Formats: sequence, C-alpha cells, structure tokens
Amino acid sequence: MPAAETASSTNATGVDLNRAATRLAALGQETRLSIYRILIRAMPQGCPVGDVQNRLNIPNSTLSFHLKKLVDVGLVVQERRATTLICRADAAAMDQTIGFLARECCTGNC
Amino acid sequence: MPAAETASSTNATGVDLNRAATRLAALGQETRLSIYRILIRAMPQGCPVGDVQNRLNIPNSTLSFHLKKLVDVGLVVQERRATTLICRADAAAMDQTIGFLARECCTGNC
DNA sequence: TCACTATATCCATATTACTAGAAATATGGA
DNA sequence: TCCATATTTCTAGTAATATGGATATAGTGA
Repeated sequence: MPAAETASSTNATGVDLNRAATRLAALGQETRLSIYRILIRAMPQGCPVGDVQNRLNIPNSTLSFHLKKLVDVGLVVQERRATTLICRADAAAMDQTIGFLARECCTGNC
Repeated sequence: MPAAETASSTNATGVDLNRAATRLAALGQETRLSIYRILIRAMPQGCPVGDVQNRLNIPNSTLSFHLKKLVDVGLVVQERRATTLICRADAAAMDQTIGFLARECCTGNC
C-alpha cells in the first residue's frame, strides 16, 4: 500500500512538491507577480532594484520584502554591479515549476 | 507616461494579473497542490471528493476548505453524480495561467 | 418519512503574511 | 574619511490563512 500523498511526505516527490508549492506561493501575490513579470520582460539583461521600484511605486522596504521571497525560492537571481543590484528571472526555475504541474498528466485514476 | 504597474490597476492587464495571482496562490499550498495533482492525473474522468480524501488522509473539513479554494479560482470544476461530487481539473484555466507567466517574455527593458 | 452516505459549513485557535516608516548597511566617488 | 546613493533589516500593527472537531446539509434508496 503506497504512502498517502500528504504534503509532508519526505520522498523525492514530496521535496519537489514542496519546492513547487513554495514557488507558486511566491508568485501568487500581486506585487510579487508584478515584479516577476517585469523581470521576465527584462530578460536576459535583468533590471536594477531601483528601476523595479520606480515602475511599481511601492516603498523600498515593501519591494525588498517581496524581492527577497522571490530570491529565496530561486525564481530570481541577483548580481551586484557597483551600487546597484541587478535582478534577473531564472527561467530554468520557472520551467521546472511548470513542468511539475504538467508532468504525469492523466496517468492515474480514482 | 504609462501608469505604474501596481497590483491594483484596473485595466485589462490588472484583471489578468489578479486572476493569475489568485490561481497561483491557490496552487501555492502543499495540500492544495497535492489535490490538484491528483486531479490532473485523474483527467479526464475526474475523481470523487471522497477518493481524494482517502488518498491524502486529511479531515474532510480541511479538504473541503482547500477544494473550495481551487473551485473558487476556477482551477477545478465539480459535477454531482448522485451523492458523490466528481472533481475535475480545468486544463484551460491552467493554460491561461501559465500563458500569463510566459507571455511577453523579453519585450521590455530597464 | 427514515436512515445512510457524502460533503460542506461553523467555530475557535494558531500560524503566517503583508505593509511601511525608521534605522542600518553597503558601495563607490570626491 | 566623508558623502551620496542604493538597498536591506528592524519593528510593529493589521490582516489573511490553515487546521480540525463538531455540526449541519444534501442526495438516495428503503
């Protein structure tokens, strides 16, 4: 009898599940989704934090809070260039997440 | 000068943004992502609520809470068949959401 | 109508997330 | 070193979300 597919299972699928959920949750917030879209559109050069802030018109502390989440889950990477931080969307991370959703479609039954 | 891309903008993109964020947030929770994956794998026949519960081993109130969210955002549709409710993942809704993420890649700069 | 199964709602509680002002840190130039 | 700019961390208030037991509702067949 296979183990129940609980959210807390610790096998490989559980790890994938956790990572996918964490990333989807990161994108599931309007401000962060807005940030992410700006970075997607700015690929592959990336975009400085300050420019993102100017586009969104939000306090820097709020932006930093959300940006950190995107970086923490691996959807965004940052690179210092002098005093500015360039942010870039990590396309591979997104592909991985989308892949997790689409993979194994229609393979089980109830 | 274009309007700032705030989360609360009310143009078409803002509506799309809100819907995408809401759906991604719905999937960004391990239990709900588990539910959704079960339904993806059970396509196109779908899966009764009770079977989902047996697979996940969670209280029915908790399952109902999460299932409702997935239905509310349009990712899952339900169809009554006698006393059981058949749940089905709505592939079009998912495509729409993924499309929102991927669309207009690399078209802007900072 | 009654009983049975399937599912949802109500409620209380615990946890986590969002926001933004203020202060702190980091980097490079004068 | 001192300054200016860029960005983060701290902090606290507020709001939203998750969980699960108890209870209610809906549908079906006897």
